[in-house]
Amino acid sequence: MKSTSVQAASSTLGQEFRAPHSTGYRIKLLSQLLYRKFSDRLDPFGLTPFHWLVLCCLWQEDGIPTSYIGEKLQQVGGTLTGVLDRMEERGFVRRERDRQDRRICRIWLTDAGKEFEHVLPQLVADLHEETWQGVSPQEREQFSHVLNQAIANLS
Amino acid sequence: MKSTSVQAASSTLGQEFRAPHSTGYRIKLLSQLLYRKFSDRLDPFGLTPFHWLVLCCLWQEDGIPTSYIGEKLQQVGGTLTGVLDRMEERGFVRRERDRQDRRICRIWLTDAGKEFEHVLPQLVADLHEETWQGVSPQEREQFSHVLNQAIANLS
DNA sequence: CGAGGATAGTACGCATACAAAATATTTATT
DNA sequence: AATAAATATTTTGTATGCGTACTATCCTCG
Repeated sequence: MKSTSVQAASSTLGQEFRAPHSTGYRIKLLSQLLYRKFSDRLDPFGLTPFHWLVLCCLWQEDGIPTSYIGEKLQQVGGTLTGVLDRMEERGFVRRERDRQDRRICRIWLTDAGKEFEHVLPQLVADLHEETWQGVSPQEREQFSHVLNQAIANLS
Repeated sequence: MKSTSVQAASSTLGQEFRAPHSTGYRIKLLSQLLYRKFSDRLDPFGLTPFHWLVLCCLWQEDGIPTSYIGEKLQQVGGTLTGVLDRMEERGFVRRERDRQDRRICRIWLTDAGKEFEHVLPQLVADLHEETWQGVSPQEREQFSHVLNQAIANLS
């Protein structure tokens, strides 16, 4: 009896954890869908979703080191190098070595980078509302809370 | 008065939508954290998180066309080509052109690919529990529901 | 002050991701 | 049946994303 039930369980173990119904897969999918939509809307500006994240950091505080951006966004250093390369090429930011500690690269917004703050927030707010339409404020709050718990569990 | 309040609003517009506090960013972050943890655990098997998704499709139904996998997982064709290339190189799947319609490439599990079904589900279940610890069944259900709503909104 | 360790950033290799173009094959149309 | 339209996959180019190794610089301790 025990053995039968174990065998039956083994053949179907974790069906609810398998793609495309698993929570993990659906989080990845939502992340991808957001990326696609956001990319489309940023494309006319020569920006990517990652650029938006970097700009958010710099609007809050300009001239911060690369490592501080990586810390804030929980992104690996190697990834940031490439992203900042392209942002610099396109004239959105400027790199400057710190005088005191020449290991540090400080990132500064250019005028073009500052200008985006007048345009992008509305665009992001629109996408946000599109994403969460039909979800009540209480549900959004609850969702946000669980999201934080999961992030804390894995960090 | 009106103009003052509009100006004040404009300078802080969408603060709650900005990284690293925005819901969108935190979804991307959770997706990344899951990817990192899952990668670590799959590495000893020579697998990636994407390989797990493909295997789930094939365990459910073997010998399906590439396009069908892409449809199930909502993944772009170009991405699948590379993923299947590497899975084939490592001997987890086999490609075979359909006899009736030679445009179609059917993907078949090898014995090695089938064997993983005895190992991976437990590993995934463990990661799942680690991720959602401290979240009640009701909260998980609610979260899952909102997740589906957002995916539907963007699909 | 000089060797060793720590830190910030970059370089490299591999694996997604996606859009657009190219290729091969089948189906529909005339 | 010849041509056009549609479909399945691959190819190409750009952009993440991560781990490891490397370089430059700073700090520490003897």
